[in-house]
Amino acid sequence: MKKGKRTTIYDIAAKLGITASSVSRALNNSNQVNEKTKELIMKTADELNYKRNILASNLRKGHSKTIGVVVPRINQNFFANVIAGIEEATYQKGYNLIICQSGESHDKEIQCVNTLINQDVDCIVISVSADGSDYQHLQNVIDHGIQLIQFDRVAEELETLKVINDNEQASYEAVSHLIESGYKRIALLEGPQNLSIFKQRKVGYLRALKAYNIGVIDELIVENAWTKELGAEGTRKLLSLPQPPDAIFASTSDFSALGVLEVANAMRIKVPAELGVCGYANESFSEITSPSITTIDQFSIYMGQTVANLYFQEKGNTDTATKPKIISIKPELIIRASTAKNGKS
Amino acid sequence: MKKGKRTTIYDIAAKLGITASSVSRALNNSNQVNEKTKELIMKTADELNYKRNILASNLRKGHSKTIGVVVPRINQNFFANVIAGIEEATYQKGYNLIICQSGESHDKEIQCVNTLINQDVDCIVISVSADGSDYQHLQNVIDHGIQLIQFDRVAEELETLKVINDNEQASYEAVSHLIESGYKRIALLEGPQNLSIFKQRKVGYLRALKAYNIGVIDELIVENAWTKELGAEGTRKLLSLPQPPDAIFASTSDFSALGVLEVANAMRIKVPAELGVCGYANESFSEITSPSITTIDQFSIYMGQTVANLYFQEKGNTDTATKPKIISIKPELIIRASTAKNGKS
DNA sequence: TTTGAAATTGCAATCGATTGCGTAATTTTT
DNA sequence: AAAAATTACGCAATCGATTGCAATTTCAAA
Repeated sequence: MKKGKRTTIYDIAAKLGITASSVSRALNNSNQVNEKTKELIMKTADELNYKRNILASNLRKGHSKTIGVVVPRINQNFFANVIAGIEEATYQKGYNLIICQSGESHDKEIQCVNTLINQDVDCIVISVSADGSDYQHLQNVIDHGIQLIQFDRVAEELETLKVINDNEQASYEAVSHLIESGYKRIALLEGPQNLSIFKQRKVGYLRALKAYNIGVIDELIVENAWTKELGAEGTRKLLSLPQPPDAIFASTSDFSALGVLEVANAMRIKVPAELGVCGYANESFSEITSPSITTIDQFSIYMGQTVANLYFQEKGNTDTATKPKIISIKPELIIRASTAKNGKS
Repeated sequence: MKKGKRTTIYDIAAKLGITASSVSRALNNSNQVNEKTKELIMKTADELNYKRNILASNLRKGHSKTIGVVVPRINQNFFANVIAGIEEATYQKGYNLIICQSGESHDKEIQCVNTLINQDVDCIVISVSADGSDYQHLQNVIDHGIQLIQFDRVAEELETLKVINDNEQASYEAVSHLIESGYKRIALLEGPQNLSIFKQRKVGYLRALKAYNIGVIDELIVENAWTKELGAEGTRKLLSLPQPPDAIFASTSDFSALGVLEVANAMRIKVPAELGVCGYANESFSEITSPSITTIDQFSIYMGQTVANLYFQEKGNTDTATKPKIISIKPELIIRASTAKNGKS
């Protein structure tokens, strides 16, 4: 077999003087075929370098053993980790992954989802992009009878399986930690509020302030500061205030926290003595900055595995109640140097 | 359409009292069908929320419009970037990506490749794992008439399309830079020599020493130091030598260089004054360590795009000569603080 | 009005594997 | 050894879309 057509079950059947049915059954290890014949078939299949045509198989079977994944960016630590986790768990079960990136564009996200529907994937796993709050395309997935699992950035109003982080609680703990470390005027760098994860983090921030009887100061809350650059910009404004904050919670990401660090450094403001900094996501770099950044670990790989397992688990379920299951993973506060106001950590 | 079957071209045909042939043609925008009918078909297709079944289509057409990618780890910056680049370029052309990770295991790599062959992918893009030097599985890909493109970590003996970095030259320039910066005893942390990329980097190192008339000192060359931990371990040994090096080229990765930095720090050896450090790969963290790390940028996203474009370009080619094309991308030395011996950068 | 070419549409086979149903072959049971 | 029960295998339809070829319709030129 060089350039020629690939071998099919018919080729094997012809060579052995039997039917394709038997070959198919043998290849699927059906017990409806004689052991001897089965062995013979296996052997010739091997000789002919036969490889099953999955397209045909899936078409007939009505499923694709393929899971589609849509994320804003593949090359972002958190998402890459989640995908790695999903891949690991699904590969063992013989499933394949089709990966798409929306690039934070709602339009491309819609395109991706439609492509995946076309591909006849058995399940679509998605973390929605930041712009857009119309989720017709996701409803469409459900209407097509395709399992939909949202993770991290989810459209809350949609009743689907979800795997999320307890953002509010994590945020609450982070801010509590800042307060208990002795910081008094704590600023918040927040992300786009149409994403629930950012909304929840803000709620956690507010809840912590309340719990410690600290008033909310509007000018310490900076909107839309979710990249390193925007974080830096927000920090410059904050630190130029008549009464600047003595801590900044970059609730959007460690990148944003990195921006904070750079600005503080440029302004010769000492972290953590004069300014406490807390990030989010435990990016690999956060432990090697100086000072290292206190942050929140989201167990991203585990999250991916959880998504995969959730799918397999629900797959077995006979449509009993179709209760939208939500799995919440508790993130962990990682305390490092950037919040050690009094030298203690 | 709720739980029911998905709509097919037959449903559309039935509703319109025509044949599936016409529907198919209309959907493929063939000029063999009347404009009016075409419009009508399009409209009803839309109304019925029709989505083409790609499996059936591909089965018939004999290709899958799918590209398989095998990398050691998805969640490693370099690979995530390459994949992002491939995705970007292929998505536009309506191709899908199936991603697998070998986890640096030769066995799993073989499995992955076979799965992809089964999946009937049109092309397999691979960066081989570190262990194993048997490439029968790759030959198998070729024998199945599937386009094979290797990138970065390639099996040189296999005549396939390749997209690589000019590792030797980059390495040569890095070491030259160290020498010109005033460092005299330059150590090398090298990676598994069965991977050509690491071999080439070593050659570049040796060539630079020779060019500047510096003798090779065997004890300054540390084998298999390609993780942060192994890099640190190697560094400890190097720095405990009677005559320790005054610079270390961590040719394997920035992670390894990070290990160097940490050990130097722990031993209170000043970088870059007493020890120059150069990494490889321009990981995002390399610019925010202190000091920031001189490293080599591999243009990973661009590399991915190049792989994709190479595929599309070759696809058109009628089997003229089947010359194995090799595209070499020139990496760029990024000079930062960790090699500024005399304060100059 | 007739004729011929061009434009549309239908028919039926095909891509490769799977599977329900029926029949033939084999084994087991009396 | 005959009847009953398995077991093994073949037949043919099916999954949904595509496409070469044939048939029909349309339209303009003669």
